[in-house]
Amino acid sequence: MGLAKSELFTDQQNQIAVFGKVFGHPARVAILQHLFKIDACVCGDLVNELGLAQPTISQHLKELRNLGLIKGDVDGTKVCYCINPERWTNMKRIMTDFLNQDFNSKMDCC
Amino acid sequence: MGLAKSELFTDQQNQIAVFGKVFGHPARVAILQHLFKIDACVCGDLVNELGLAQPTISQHLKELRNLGLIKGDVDGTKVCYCINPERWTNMKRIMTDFLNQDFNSKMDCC
DNA sequence: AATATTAATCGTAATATTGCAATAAATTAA
DNA sequence: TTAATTTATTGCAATATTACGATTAATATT
Repeated sequence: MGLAKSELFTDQQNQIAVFGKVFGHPARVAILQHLFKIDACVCGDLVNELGLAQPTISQHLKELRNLGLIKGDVDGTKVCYCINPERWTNMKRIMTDFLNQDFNSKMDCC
Repeated sequence: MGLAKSELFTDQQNQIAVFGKVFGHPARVAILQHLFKIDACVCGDLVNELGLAQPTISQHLKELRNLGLIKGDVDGTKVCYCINPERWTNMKRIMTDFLNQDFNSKMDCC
């Protein structure tokens, strides 16, 4: 029905899914990579970086901000965005734990 | 329009988004964790593990298989699923490169 | 105050995703 | 062959996501 039955799963599983979802659009990946690349706050020029309209970028930024992965501070008529290091580290630990699960040779049984 | 404009982004960004998307549902996360946990192929009993209907699980398995993260081999009337180690390692490198981007103190400028 | 600049929000259309009942397909067992 | 078992597919309804034009809100500039 278009709605994930999140009550069936653990908090950890739901958390991983929420992070997965936010990385599940290339525009949000590009925004995050850009923030890392300039290694500072970007004030304003995010719309020119990507080929999407201003309301679309604004919406993607909102999702990243809702998850806490970026911070946005008002600076006059502009808003300065940057990575939230604490939250990024926190997210990275959760995702890395999931990605680093180990398998052994028995996996090849079929 | 519900359709991501993937032509605007790099192959790497689109690849990350595709992996993000597949991890963006807790059922798929749970399936993968179960396959790691039992550390072998699971033949049949995936539907009983999760609280979702058989066609729903089948659909999630198909998406994981389409991305190559799991393998499914027919064994009589059952199908045995397991992690595809090569593809998992490949995916892990791509995602880890993305997650391990580094930030410095300037990030806190705002 | 009037205008310009910038970002957020609203409204809407197009498409995607999720979930499952019903059914089909494939193999096994009797 | 017939029935049972298991998984995949189809079709559909409900909801979510993506994108953007139009508008609003907020500050800055003149």
